[in-house]
Amino acid sequence: MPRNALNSKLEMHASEPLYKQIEKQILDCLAQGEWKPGERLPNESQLAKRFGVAIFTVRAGISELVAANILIRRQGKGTFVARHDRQRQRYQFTHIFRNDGVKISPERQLVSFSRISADRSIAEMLHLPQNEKPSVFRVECILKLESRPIATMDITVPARLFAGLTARAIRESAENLYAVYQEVCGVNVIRIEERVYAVKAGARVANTLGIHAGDPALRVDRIAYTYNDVPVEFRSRVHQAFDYHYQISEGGV
Amino acid sequence: MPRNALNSKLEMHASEPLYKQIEKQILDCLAQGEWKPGERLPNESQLAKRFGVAIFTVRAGISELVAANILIRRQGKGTFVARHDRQRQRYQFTHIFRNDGVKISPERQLVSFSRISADRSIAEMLHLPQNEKPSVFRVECILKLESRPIATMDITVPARLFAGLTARAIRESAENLYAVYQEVCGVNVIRIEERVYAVKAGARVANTLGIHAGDPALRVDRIAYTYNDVPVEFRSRVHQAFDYHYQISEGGV
DNA sequence: TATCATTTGTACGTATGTATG
DNA sequence: GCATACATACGTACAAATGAT
Repeated sequence: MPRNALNSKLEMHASEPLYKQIEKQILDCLAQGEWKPGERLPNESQLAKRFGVAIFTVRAGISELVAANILIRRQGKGTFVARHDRQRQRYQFTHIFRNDGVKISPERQLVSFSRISADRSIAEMLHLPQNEKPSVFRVECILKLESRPIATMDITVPARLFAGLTARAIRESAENLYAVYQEVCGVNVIRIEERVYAVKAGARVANTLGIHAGDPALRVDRIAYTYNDVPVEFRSRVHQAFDYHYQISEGGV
Repeated sequence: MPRNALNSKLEMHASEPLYKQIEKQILDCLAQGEWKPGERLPNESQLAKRFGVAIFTVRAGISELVAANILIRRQGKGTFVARHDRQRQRYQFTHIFRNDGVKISPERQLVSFSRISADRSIAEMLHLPQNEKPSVFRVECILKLESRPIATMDITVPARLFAGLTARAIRESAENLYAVYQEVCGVNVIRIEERVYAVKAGARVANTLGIHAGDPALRVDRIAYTYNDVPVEFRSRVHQAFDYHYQISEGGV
């Protein structure tokens, strides 16, 4: 019996190895919402049967998605779609630390929520059609730690993908915004690109952060992507730079 | 025949899985210099025989080290100890980009090289004994792009570990400094931690970089580690922040 | 408390594909 | 063409965690 009797998409001697094809198929299922965040996937032998391959091959494909924090395996329980809530801190993309080395989890205070037309640079970053003035949600926040403002955060998301996003939904959740995107809009952020600039604080930001205009500040611009490298969010944060810094670790076992 | 007849260190029913033990053993061999950067390891079946386990188990251990960029596998050739030279860009830890999005590879101009006593904060960062005024090498450089200075870089390394490091060795190599550390001193950097600060450029740095004192600048402090999380280098760079930024990507397939 | 079915984790053996020299 | 070495793939067995019985 041909191994892939049940699934015509698989190519046995394709340029790509089977397990990579399985990985892509699972990604497709995720992108199409067949398995939603927090849900359990069919077990490995079921998936193997469904895709017409050996368990080994399914495991290899899943392993890559686990390494990418898209799936989570739990022995004795199953394989799950990763969630963005604060408990499982896998999706805490933030790299801002207090200067004493402690990672911070600031609170979010919503300042404004509006629906506007994207300007050209935003439309370009979010891959929106540039001719028809695409509609976006604009979210302005202040990040606070112990009720002291430490950063401003301006967010832009395409309205088409974020149907159902409201000021109320943002205000009422204490979670990571990406958890809100998952819950409310079904949007899964799986990758970010971040650029960090040293800037002079402008008058408005300086006033908000309780520093002087012209003081150095860290501007952190981020584009967040969902499956298939589709950009879904642009956010720009400006951090008070006297007590906080940006920190990463790279390499190692 | 007991599987681990040839190696008494392995524990069959230890808390740690076999492949993790193999990984540690390989790391030990690397730390002790049995296999040097660029060299080929024994092939998988030889390693399996040596450690008294199946090939599968050796592969699992090696895979973790490959993921950490410590080993490199090349089909048909073998498994090699990763090198830090510029060709294989795996060990380009730098995250500085030009504002148009192009990653930069600046040239290094040596300004001074000296042997001094570490002050307390350096001794602490590099885990040096604090009572006996440990000796360190101090390296001051300017990073240039198309012969225009874009950053200053001050480096401190413990003299004990970096025997053989000279101004000449640094000046004569066009490679990454970490390649020099490997070649000249046998020190392998496998992990870094980096902190990014927004600061005002001081007079001296501003003068070097061709900007004004007080202009915003990116200070990037890094501690580099070798095997077993031993810190081996502290470096502090100050980057001109008008044309350059710090950039990372995280997550994704 | 103890047992049992389910599910992933680890480990082994084997076969074949593919890149390299 | 050939030997070597890693890459992929399959089948199997048992361990360990989990949750329900």
